[in-house]
Amino acid sequence: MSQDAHPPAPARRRDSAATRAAILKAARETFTQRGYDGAGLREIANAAGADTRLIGRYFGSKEGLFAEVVDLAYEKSMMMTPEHNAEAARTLLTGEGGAQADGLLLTLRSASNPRAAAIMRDSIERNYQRRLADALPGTDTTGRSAVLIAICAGVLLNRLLLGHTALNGPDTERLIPYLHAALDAVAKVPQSAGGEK
Amino acid sequence: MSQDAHPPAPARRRDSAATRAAILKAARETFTQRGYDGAGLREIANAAGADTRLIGRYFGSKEGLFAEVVDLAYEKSMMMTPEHNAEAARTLLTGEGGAQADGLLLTLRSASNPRAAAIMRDSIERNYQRRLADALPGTDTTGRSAVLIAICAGVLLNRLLLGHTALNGPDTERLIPYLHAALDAVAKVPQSAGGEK
DNA sequence: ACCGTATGTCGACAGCTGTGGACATGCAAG
DNA sequence: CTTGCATGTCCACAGCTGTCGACATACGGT
Repeated sequence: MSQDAHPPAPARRRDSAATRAAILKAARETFTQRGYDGAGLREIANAAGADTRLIGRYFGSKEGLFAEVVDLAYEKSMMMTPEHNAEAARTLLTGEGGAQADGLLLTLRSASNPRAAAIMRDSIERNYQRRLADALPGTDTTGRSAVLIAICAGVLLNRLLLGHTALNGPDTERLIPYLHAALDAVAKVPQSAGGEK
Repeated sequence: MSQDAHPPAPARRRDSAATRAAILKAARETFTQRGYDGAGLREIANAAGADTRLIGRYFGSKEGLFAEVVDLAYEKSMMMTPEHNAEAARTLLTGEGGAQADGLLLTLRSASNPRAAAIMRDSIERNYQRRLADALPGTDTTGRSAVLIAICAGVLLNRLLLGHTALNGPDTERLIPYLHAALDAVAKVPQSAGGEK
């Protein structure tokens, strides 16, 4: 790492930390938009105003860069606890996919690559899912949080990636109660242990 | 293996219909396994025992071949009506992803490509979703079927593509009731119109 | 038996990919 | 100033991709 002196910090024209951050930001945007395979290192470097070779220098490889991006993208993600499910359902069906959905969007577009999938699985289980499981009531919060994440990912996939017509019309709001109920069915503690009619 | 014409049937060594079918089968398997971008035409042709150039001859382009594969893959897909949701939840969480899930699997691995996504959206809305919407009770079956498809796609994504640990253990069966309830929440007609208890 | 044509085969093209080596440059320390 | 190293830049490599033109062959109708 760079040994930036604590007191002075004289705005150097050659700032490795700044270029590293610029690359990371550009990589996050490009990966989220094009997916792991679809994003080229030259495209990322160009968007960051940096040289392609610097990516290899600072992040080792494309996978290394991707891993850092994934961890970053899942820092702030939507919660699907009973008290947040109304908002989550609305965001999933009508939201533009801001920072709360960036992680899932990145995952959807990169899931086809096995290496990228392994990286994302690790990050999700280590960060996002753990956070969600801790906020969930009841038992088996780990498994239920996985199902909740899956549902959200599926909705985003159909709406934003596939552009499903039924999920992109101006009256998509009418589906919010259904999705809300589906999320609650997993997030809330079961009312009756066995089953229902 | 060669299809005979009605009267004579001279087992021709050069059978365009047979090679076309072989290419289509190999393409379906390869696309389902590697996704649209990940599957190469040379790989498909090699798996079919045919020459790469024949793909261009019979299907025009990679997109043309993919379109036929997608229509084929969505011919037989799982249903998520109230009476089938128990089986659907079990298949989604523990099944190996047979013919019932081939379409969704193909979609998940190819969704990152915008052109492929458009082809799949068209096929889904025209075949799968229409069939599911017709089988659903209640109102707004189109929108609800879209949500159901999204949920299933999300579960398959997390379990098979990402290899989510919580969805791949030997005791994944314990999550079936939760997923079943989530599917029912969308597939069944709402018990109370406005709200819930 | 012959020939037209459908069928299959070979090679080539331009374009892209991730990665690496070799070189130029600016900044800071002595 | 000079010197050393971190930082940035350029070019090249091998490998892959989808598409296409030109050629060889075998089959079906005559």
